[in-house]
Amino acid sequence: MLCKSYNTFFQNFANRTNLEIIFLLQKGQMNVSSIVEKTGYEQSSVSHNLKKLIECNILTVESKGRERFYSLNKDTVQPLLKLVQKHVEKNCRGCDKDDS
Amino acid sequence: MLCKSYNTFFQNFANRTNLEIIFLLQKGQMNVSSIVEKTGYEQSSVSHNLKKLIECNILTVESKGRERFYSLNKDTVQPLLKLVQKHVEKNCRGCDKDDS
DNA sequence: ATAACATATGAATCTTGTTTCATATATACT
DNA sequence: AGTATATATGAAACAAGATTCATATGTTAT
Repeated sequence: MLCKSYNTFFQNFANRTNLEIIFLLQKGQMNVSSIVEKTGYEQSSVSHNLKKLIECNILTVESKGRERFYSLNKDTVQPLLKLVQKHVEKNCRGCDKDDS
Repeated sequence: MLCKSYNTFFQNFANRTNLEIIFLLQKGQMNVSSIVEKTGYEQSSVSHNLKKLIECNILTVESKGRERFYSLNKDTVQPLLKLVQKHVEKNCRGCDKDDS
């Protein structure tokens, strides 16, 4: 049933840090420093999270010199987010009042 | 950005118990006792998890006498799982060897 | 009214995931 | 070679979510 793969996959989206990174990368590829700067999270934390996202093929990396540029696997992520957005807009209005 | 709603939504899929329940309900609606029996989880645990799935509109309930029948919100869940399945098959072969 | 069955729920416990801290590696620059 | 910059990583500390236990609620049957 590959239940664990599903689990691992979804876990990467069930995490605020990762979600912010993913939303950020929708605008285009970005290196670690920029992600750190834009999100305000610790560099170390960002790297740890990026690693998991890579392991799951939700992101891809490309090295340029000493920098590493991360981008979305748009095949998967884009349609997925669109689906969830539709669901959230329809079903979760006011569910989470204390949102950012 | 509704980040928290996304988070909450995905969290319901990032959980083995919930995933099993969801996969089970793909076959059709089912009452709590049957879910408990088929999955082997505690009744209490199942109920707690069902509650969260309901709050997120991933499932719907219908009461018949003292039983409660749960079914999938197929609008959302079916296409979502299809997408993830495609991703998992393509990208996660062998990722999770110790799977069920 | 009482007993039996189906499900739900609060609080405590247990588990798992995430962040932090310290440090390592890798590339570029002087 | 030595220093600075960019990113990664292991282990400990911390936080958040899941399960369990005990019990409550709600429905049907006798």
